[in-house]
Amino acid sequence: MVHPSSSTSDRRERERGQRRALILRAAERVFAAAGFHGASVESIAAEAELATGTIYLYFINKEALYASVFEEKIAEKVAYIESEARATDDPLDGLRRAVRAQLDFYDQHRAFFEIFLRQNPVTPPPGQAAAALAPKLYQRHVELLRELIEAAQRQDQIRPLQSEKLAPLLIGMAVQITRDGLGQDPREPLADQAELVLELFLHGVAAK
Amino acid sequence: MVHPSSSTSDRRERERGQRRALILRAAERVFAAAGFHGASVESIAAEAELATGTIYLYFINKEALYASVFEEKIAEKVAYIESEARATDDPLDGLRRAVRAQLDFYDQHRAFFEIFLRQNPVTPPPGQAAAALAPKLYQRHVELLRELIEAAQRQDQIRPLQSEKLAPLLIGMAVQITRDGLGQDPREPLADQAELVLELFLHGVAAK
Amino acid sequence: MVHPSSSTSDRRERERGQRRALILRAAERVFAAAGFHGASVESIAAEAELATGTIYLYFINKEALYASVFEEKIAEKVAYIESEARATDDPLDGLRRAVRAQLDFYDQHRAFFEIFLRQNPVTPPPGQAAAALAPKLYQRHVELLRELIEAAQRQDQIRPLQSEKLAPLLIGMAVQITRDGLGQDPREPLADQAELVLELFLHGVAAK
Amino acid sequence: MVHPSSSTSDRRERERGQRRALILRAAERVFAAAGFHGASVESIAAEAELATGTIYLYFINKEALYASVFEEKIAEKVAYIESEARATDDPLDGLRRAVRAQLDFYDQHRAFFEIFLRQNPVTPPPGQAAAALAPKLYQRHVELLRELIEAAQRQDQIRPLQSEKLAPLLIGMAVQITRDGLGQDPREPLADQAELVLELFLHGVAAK
DNA sequence: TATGAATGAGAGTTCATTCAT
DNA sequence: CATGAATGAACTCTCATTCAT
Repeated sequence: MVHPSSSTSDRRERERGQRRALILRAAERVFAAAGFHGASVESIAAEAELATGTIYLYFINKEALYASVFEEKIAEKVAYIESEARATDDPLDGLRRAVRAQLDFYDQHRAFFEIFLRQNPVTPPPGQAAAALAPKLYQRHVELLRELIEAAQRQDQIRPLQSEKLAPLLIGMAVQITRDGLGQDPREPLADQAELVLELFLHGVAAK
Repeated sequence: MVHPSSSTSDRRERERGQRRALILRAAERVFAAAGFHGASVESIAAEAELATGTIYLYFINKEALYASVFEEKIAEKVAYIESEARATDDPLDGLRRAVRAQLDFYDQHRAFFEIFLRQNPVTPPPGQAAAALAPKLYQRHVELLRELIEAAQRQDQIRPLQSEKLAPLLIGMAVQITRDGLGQDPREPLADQAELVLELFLHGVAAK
Repeated sequence: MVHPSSSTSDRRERERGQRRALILRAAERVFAAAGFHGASVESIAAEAELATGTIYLYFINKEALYASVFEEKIAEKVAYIESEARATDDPLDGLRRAVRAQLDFYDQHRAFFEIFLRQNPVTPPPGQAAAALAPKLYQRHVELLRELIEAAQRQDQIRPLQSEKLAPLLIGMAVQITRDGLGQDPREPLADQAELVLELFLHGVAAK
Repeated sequence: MVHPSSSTSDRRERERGQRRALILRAAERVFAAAGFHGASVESIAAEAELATGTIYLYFINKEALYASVFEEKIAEKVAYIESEARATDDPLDGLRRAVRAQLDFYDQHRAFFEIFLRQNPVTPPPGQAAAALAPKLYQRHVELLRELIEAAQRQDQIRPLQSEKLAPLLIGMAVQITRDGLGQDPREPLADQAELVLELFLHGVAAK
């Protein structure tokens, strides 16, 4: 106990973080069910079993809360993809795992992506605070794939095409698979289609 | 001129159609700038230089107007892609033209797709009237590509993979290109990337 | 044909009156079904198979139309009561017939009185044009009964109480019977209760 | 003081009740002056010196507020009549007091009855929530008079006529007195006419 | 005279945000 | 810090009335 006073503020800070997380989880559920405008701050507070005003102690306004929900989820997604892709040394296998992880994450967070794919990144004042972090995370996703592609290129496994153009195409295919699977119920695991995506990406569909 | 009496109602109908189109164009601009909830009916009316109430003579409510903006634009897009793709007998060339037309249409209607790519197909009461036609048009787009793919398969130009899986992947790549190009200003024509998309689609990126 | 030109305007005037009556009848139906505010001018025009604007060629505004519907109906009611009451020389019989006629008229125009008893004489700007004629007609009703009461008083059939106080009481009893019978379906003829009303009015309910 | 913790919620509840009553009184004034449709929620809020939205914290919508104004007033009326009538053991005196109380209550709440007698029980969506309690309260009024009449009948003070028919007639006479006195200004107390009503009710107007 | 499309003021209601407790 | 009642701006939609045809 060198700094007894700081241990108190540590606890304070920890509790604050927990409450913030509590609100984020509640908000995610409510936004997923009702969309940005359909979700009232009051209903989010109720879902979190807090008073309406309390939300504003943790987020300056509704839009910031929405943005935070988004960012945390997308950060989680990118982190998941990254960890999966880094689990191998083979760049092509890394790409395969990255695509599979992307589809898998969609599968695991289906309710959330029902909003994500409808409102990207946020409906209201476009180009506002909400859009701040999300593009950066997308960039990280792109960068990860680029690295893998370039590693494969260095090993002559992939042709010397512009990696910054290829990465989005790979992402776009996975996103479209998700979008198609969106309203469908019951559904097969999207991740199953990762192999097809990679096959196409690597070898194309043309007959030899 | 056989039925001069009908010429009056003909004119009426034509004028009604023109007015409707006028409102749709105004609504497109305002929705593109502000999104569904950010656009007030009053602002749309002002943009169309009409009174607020007039909007309701042509569309039962704001959501129906929004849906109409969407549907007309997407119908136009699919029709454009279809006409471009049908302009050749070679299925592979058809696919190339389809992708190029998709990107080109995005280029030509950039303001609109600022909404489209954010809200797909519609933000508000989810699963309402708005979502009615759009999925059908997407299906038509998919069907068109499937036909071309299957024609190429019959000519042994494309391997016997499931065409209903391949078509969305092709669309998804083009969409992602568009999404990436969204906020960027100034921009190069998206259509320029059609060749890369098709190269990837047909031959993949793997070194031989 | 001394004034051929006037015969033309006669026809004009007659046609104008017919159309006015057509509108009044349509308005009565619609007002009875929906009340003053629930009835739109457009719906009245539709009921009359006319264009909306045409209504305004015959009535300066909706309220005036409503007032006319009212006045005509109440004038008809008073005229009917008067004619029934005058059909006898015996003042007590006249009173009995007046009460019966009042109830009978309610019976015959049930739909109309569903509004009348709810909105008396008109909801909106109270004490406006609408209220103009109706009180005068009520006064005529009161006067009629007063005359009969006073005639009976002159014949020593009714005690020398203030006739201007008695007449409303008689009317009030009949109105209350109507109000009670309002929502009831099916219903016995209200007129059947005229005898009870008069028995009470003349002899009271006290045991002798 | 036994449960200090409950005293907080007690106060809350009390304050809520006071606020509700404040709104009801304001609404009564505004509705009385302008009728249901003429009164805007905004004007009622202004009269209560509250914000518009506050009204909706206490009443789900305008119609519910209107219905509450009605019901509370009529409940008060019937309670008043009942308490007055029960203050004596003599059934005939009870009837006299009931009639007097009815007229007296009209006198005391004149502004309110300007609406009541125009719109009975409620103008708007007819047969909605608004009409729920009022008829029941009217029934209680009728029942009270019936009891008194039947008590008098058992004492041979009133002839064996159907009490359920007589009670409305008594009420109807008092209502008509009120209606006549409605627009008149200045006015004598309506209650003064209670004696005449009862004299007529008991003994009729016929000369012996 | 008749039409009915257009007008635009106005109303009820919601809800993000604030702040006294 | 937490509360939740209060706020009031803003929105969608209606409809009485007008007027060019």
